[in-house]
Amino acid sequence: MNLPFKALSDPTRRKIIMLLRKEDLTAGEIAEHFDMTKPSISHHLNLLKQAGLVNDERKGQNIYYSLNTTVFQELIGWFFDIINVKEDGKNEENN
Amino acid sequence: MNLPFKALSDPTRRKIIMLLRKEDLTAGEIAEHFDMTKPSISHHLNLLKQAGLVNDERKGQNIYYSLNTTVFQELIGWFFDIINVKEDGKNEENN
DNA sequence: TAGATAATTAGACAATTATCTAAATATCTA
DNA sequence: TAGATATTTAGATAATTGTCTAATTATCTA
Repeated sequence: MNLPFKALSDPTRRKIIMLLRKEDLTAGEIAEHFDMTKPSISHHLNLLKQAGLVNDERKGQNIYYSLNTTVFQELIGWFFDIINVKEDGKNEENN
Repeated sequence: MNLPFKALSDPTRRKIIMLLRKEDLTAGEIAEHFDMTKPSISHHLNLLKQAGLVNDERKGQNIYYSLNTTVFQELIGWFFDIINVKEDGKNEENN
């Protein structure tokens, strides 16, 4: 759970996640929303991917990014564990 | 929401949160669980406090730390926003 | 009030991170 | 195959962060 938390600690990366809520986007489309170079955005996308928060898929010249909700659900489980609200069939795991 | 995410990005601070899940603890009791100096733990506790994740209360010579679940619930809301919008399936025509 | 205990604050330093420019890779199309 | 477009990779640098030691603050008690 370290990489997801690290990935979420940056405002740019959280904004990228918000952009991907509604629709999958290419790296270029994502970069258009920021006052930052494309290599910087690419770096953030890579960290999000390593954390398992997004998937990428090449389609011709474009690489489409999409949310991978699996890790988000694990994170929600972590938070529920903190506030002692029990989820159905979820095991406890730290860290 | 920036400070809470920043605070949660460090493993030591997440472990502190886990310790406080079961009972309130003094700064010294928390420090005993780590191979790290007390000033370092104090620093982490300060960041957790600034993020609103913990409260502190002095009782004599001790300062007791406890979880403040309010911000945790806000964080859960943030995650649900992501999952819900995503799974309302606006863009199932992927690829 | 002096000494002991609990905890924080201050300041320094090394490691990590975010950002940039330049170069490289992958793909499409004429 | 050449040139254009989309994106990543490499390398450098400045800012941020985590940790330490030393000093300070707050409290208790004899």
